[in-house]
Amino acid sequence: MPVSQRPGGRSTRVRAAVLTAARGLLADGYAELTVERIAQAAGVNKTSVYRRWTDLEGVLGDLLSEYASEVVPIPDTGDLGTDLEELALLVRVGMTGEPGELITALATSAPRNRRAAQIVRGFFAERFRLAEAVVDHAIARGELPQGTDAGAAIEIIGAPFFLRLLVVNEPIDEEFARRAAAATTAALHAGVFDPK
Amino acid sequence: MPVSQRPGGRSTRVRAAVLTAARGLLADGYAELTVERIAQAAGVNKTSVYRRWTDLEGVLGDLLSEYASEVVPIPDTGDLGTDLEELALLVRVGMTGEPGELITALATSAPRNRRAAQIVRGFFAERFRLAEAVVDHAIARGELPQGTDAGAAIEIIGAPFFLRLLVVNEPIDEEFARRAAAATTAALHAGVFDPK
DNA sequence: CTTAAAAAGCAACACGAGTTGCGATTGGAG
DNA sequence: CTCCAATCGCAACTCGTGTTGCTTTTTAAG
Repeated sequence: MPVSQRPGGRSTRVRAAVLTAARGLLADGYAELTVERIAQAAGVNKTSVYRRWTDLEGVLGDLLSEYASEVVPIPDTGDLGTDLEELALLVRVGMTGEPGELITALATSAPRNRRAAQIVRGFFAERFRLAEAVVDHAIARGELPQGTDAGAAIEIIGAPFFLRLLVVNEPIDEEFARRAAAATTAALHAGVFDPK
Repeated sequence: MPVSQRPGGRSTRVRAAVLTAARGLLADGYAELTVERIAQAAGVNKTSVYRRWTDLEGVLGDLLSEYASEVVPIPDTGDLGTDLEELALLVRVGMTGEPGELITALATSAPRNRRAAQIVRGFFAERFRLAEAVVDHAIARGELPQGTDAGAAIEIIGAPFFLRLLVVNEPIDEEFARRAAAATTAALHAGVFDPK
């Protein structure tokens, strides 16, 4: 993936135009989202899009990787419950609005598109891995036993968001996020994720 | 939806042939699943499928409603933890293999297809509602306080399955199901779903 | 057994996604 | 400034999904 050397070059311009156009179209429902429409909105020929990105999913993947490069702050307040609550609230923000649409678009085309599946899995594998730090910190503080399954815990706290986003179409509000966090905290303290 | 009066009539035969063909194709990856293929496998003209079901999603909806009509036993052992664990194990079976493929297919076309969205939501709204009985029984036994949010609790126990099915592509084994149940039980006993 | 309505088959068509070949533009090296 | 390679635009084409008009078959009532 050769990133263009000159920021003002045509290639760079085309690339930026396509991505911002895609971003814009994604805002008003992605059922409308198609390669041809994006190209048109970007003032670019569809062949250029197909040649550079292969797929609609390729374009979406590039959009997602912009989010991936954003540094997400991992809460570290010194208390597991507080950390998980803040984490859940951050996840909420990251899955509402535009990024939510993007995730939905990619996740729903994942089963039909190998690359889309890789992109989504890779993205969340990384995010989940980072989030495990919250649990690891609690272990380091002695709040949780050594060998606690951080990955499993993070899976439990994250899952409800996907359910609401992809299946049930109900709003993901702060109360919902707090409840997911509280449930996970309770489970961790009850020893559900202790080493066996 | 006029259900044919004669079980051996042609309409009934066509309907059955299409549904079993769809079921068969669904087994070996639903990326291959298309109306034309189903019609061919059923020995039926594709127009018949389009006229009767409108959509591929319509066919899948009919398949799903067969599952919906199956009576699922709601565990009632007298202990919340045990009930939730058995519930989770039942959910596991219901989301692995063929029904899992079916749910995936419908859920991933939901954002692009209004009917698919309704079908999926309706199906799970009903399932979730039934599952709430487990929590309600615990309330009746005095194991949980009056006003405990059964719906929210069921959402938490169910969510991890969707995450694995639709996003992460890891196996949904019994240990996973038991952990989801244990986490929810712990959260319920810790008062996470108590009335505020 | 006759008959009219309903549903299925068949073939042709419309439509949009994605592909390909070729000429035109652009960007950077010499 | 010149030139080569990369990339883009353009237009034509393929291919599969879904639609439509019409004919044939089936079904159930009289």
